[in-house]
Amino acid sequence: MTAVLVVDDAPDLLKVLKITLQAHGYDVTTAADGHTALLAASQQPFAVIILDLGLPDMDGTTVIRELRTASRVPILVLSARHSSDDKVEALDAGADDYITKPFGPDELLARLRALLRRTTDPEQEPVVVTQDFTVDLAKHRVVRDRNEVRLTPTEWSVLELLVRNPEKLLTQQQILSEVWGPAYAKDANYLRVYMAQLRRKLEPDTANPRYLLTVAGLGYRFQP
Amino acid sequence: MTAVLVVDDAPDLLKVLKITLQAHGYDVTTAADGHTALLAASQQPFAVIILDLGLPDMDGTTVIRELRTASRVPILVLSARHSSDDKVEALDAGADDYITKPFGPDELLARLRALLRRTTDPEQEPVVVTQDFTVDLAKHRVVRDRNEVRLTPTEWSVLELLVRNPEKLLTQQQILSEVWGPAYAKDANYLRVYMAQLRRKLEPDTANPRYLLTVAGLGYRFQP
DNA sequence: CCCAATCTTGACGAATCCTTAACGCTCCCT
DNA sequence: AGGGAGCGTTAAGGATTCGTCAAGATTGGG
Repeated sequence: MTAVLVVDDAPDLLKVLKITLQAHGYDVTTAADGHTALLAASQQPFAVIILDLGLPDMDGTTVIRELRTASRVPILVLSARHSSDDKVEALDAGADDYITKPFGPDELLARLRALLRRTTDPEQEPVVVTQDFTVDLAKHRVVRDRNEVRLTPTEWSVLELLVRNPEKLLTQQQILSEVWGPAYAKDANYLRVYMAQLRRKLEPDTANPRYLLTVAGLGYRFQP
Repeated sequence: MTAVLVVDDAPDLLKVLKITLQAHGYDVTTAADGHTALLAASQQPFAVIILDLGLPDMDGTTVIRELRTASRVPILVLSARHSSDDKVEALDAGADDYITKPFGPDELLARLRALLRRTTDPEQEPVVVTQDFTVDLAKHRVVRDRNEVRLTPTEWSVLELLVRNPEKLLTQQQILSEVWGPAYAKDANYLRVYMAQLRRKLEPDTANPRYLLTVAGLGYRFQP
């Protein structure tokens, strides 16, 4: 769950923000002043910090600078002040976005999404691990016994398709049309050749496949 | 110099934006409609795109989506429409920031800086060291055997891209469109020439590359 | 205007990959 | 038992892609 720190000295607004964000699946921590906020931020990493500039104990810009000395966490500023100077000051201090009150919850949520989209690692590509080898989709890499396994482009395409659909049966037609194009959906000989290559490179016992399984008469299946 | 694409159908505003941005050191390209903008974006990589939503030929959201299909370039939206729905739509389509008219140049510039700060690489580990050479991203320098290696601008661009994505496979298309612009994504001959240059300057054994590896049929990879 | 550095382009062997065909195996049906 | 169908394996060509070189085009500075 995405951890968010909300900093605001107005109890009512803080409560509204907390409920709204929680309703949209965020894990919300709150703080009512600058020192509490800095303490919380130092103890736990947040995906984003929503910061109201009108705090009782510290200047908002100072809070931003303090946060920035320790981390690059995205900061979304809320403020009642519309002047250009205030915005420039906050943004140049290290804020990522600046919303002026009053604002609708939809806009806040949309800006939050935009900010998280930009800052969250695009490392969503999963790494599939088995007892004998590892497939890293993002890096296009297969490692076995600490050594990299060299795969040809077509071998990779077939493996990728299987690995992206673990435990799921893929018919020969599906694999062929996905890898070679819809026109090749008949000639299953390609596929047998490449399954053999992959097994030779990945399976500990080629004769008794453990991961790249044949489903007789239908197709193949990857078993993690 | 930072390349910026400004898209606006109002000639006056376009002119003002261009002059303002150029005065602050940006390299400005302009477009007056959606199709021109998409064409420009496909031929040259920009650090950021400033997009007015009120275009004559295309819906603004459509332009954003089209841009997003091809790249993750930061998009800053200008709009006369203040409604929450418009903002949400643009932001969720893939925009990174949304400014409503009228806006001051200071705010635009500050938001631009904030966006670029977030977007440009953090340079957390600007020095990449291998057993044979050192690449200092911040200083634009490569050192080998205590001597500086002279790289041409294009050689540097290619090396930088590879080094910033260690271990990750970069396809020829990715490298070509990053370094030469999206329009050159087909002619892989450039790349082969430059990989050869880099290997000659960096690899201890040019015939058996240890750092700049070829992944046949797909692309290249930097192995630290 | 010329020079030097850089980029582009084409060509060529070399390396790699894809396709194809052949053959052995198992399973199942006749 | 025989034979056919589907799958696994292997190896050899032919096609594609890669590395390399060098010459022409382009750019930028003096």
